[in-house]
Amino acid sequence: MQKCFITSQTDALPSWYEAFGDALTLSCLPLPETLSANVLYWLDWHSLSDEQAESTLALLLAGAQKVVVMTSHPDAQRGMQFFSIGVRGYCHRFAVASQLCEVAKVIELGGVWLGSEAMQRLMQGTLRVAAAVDKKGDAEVLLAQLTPKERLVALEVAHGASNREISVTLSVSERTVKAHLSAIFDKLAVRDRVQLALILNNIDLR
Amino acid sequence: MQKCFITSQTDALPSWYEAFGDALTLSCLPLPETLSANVLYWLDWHSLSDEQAESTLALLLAGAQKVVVMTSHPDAQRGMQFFSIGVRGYCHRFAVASQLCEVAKVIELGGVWLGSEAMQRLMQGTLRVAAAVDKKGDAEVLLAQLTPKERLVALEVAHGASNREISVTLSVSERTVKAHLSAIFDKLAVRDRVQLALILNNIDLR
DNA sequence: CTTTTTCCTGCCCAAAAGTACAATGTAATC
DNA sequence: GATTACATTGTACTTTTGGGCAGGAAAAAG
Repeated sequence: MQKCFITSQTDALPSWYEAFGDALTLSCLPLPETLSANVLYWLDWHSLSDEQAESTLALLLAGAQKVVVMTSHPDAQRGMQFFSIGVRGYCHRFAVASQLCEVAKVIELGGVWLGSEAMQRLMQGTLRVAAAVDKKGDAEVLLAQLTPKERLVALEVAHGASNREISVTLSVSERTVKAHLSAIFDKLAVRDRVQLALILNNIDLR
Repeated sequence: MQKCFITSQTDALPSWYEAFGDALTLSCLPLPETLSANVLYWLDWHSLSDEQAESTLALLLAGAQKVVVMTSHPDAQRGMQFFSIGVRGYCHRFAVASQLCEVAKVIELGGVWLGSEAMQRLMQGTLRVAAAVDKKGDAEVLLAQLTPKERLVALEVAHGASNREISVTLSVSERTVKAHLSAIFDKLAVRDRVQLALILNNIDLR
């Protein structure tokens, strides 16, 4: 698979040339009209303006090209965005030649290159998602302690509804809403509707 | 790098043998005491009981071995858990030989194998995280519209504090807290402290 | 068929929350 | 020095909230 290095600096990245010295460099944007297939593009992000870099990347991905984004300051969050739009690899501008070769091989084999740091952060994100799901379970537990009508009232409060609004949507008197709320406060051991709304949304109280 | 296939079925996975026919198979658990380094273990998850599989995996990872988990029904969520504990690859039991070879190569090169499906799901999770972060950003934007003292008051409310409590923690009169709150309600276009607490915690109102 | 739970509502009251109008002081900006 | 933004507090008022006491009705459980 051919390699193509996209940068605005002519003297950039010796390690890249060490890895793929025989490959071509595109230092003049915009890209040529016709993109050849089976080429792995390496985009030297910070050598370009953000607008240039973004439009170039969009063009490449629109052409179903394989792209590795190289940046001076790899940022896991940014990296994840890149992967989500189809970028195959995200690595440091100054990665050593041997590592660049490995990245290329992995991608040629149909894989995706994740640096160890990116992978770690990705995992942290995943774990955060899992934790969020777990906490959602906590809210279910809370709601399970309530009677059906109490649950309805609680859910309304959890979205910021006032007693009057709840009484309208549930077609009961405001006094009834208050009665349900008092029961809810007791059962869930909270002081007022604010705390109720927060715990139902898995937010810790102070 | 040597391959080692861990399964309880003797006749399992012809494609695996096609890919790594010369490699060894462990069909009798538990694992031998001494784990040789530089071996890539392929764990045939569903051929074992969950307990067996889990303890075997834990043993391998404790020995800092490289492990690929193979399963009949790849599940992105489960896969993420595997990666988070150090598994290098997660793929389908019936993947074709050529793909298995690719997985092996990627891992040998220090990468991690993510199937396309797993990658997609991972991205969805990431996007959810990103969305959460963005929303957190929204909260930051909201807070940015406030003066320093208003911010303090708002944050207290966001954790369920009452006016009296806030007046104590901030060492101001209750009247001042109310004044700040009125200003906050105006600026952030909410009706009362409940809605304020919710939007500051990135929860949609009804 | 009782008993219990849940649900509904009224009147009243107290506390909390929220608002209007007014005033003072301080710091920064112009 | 004047203006502006911010912070502070007061009095007084209205609204909302939370709850005590009391009384029903309906449904589920025993």
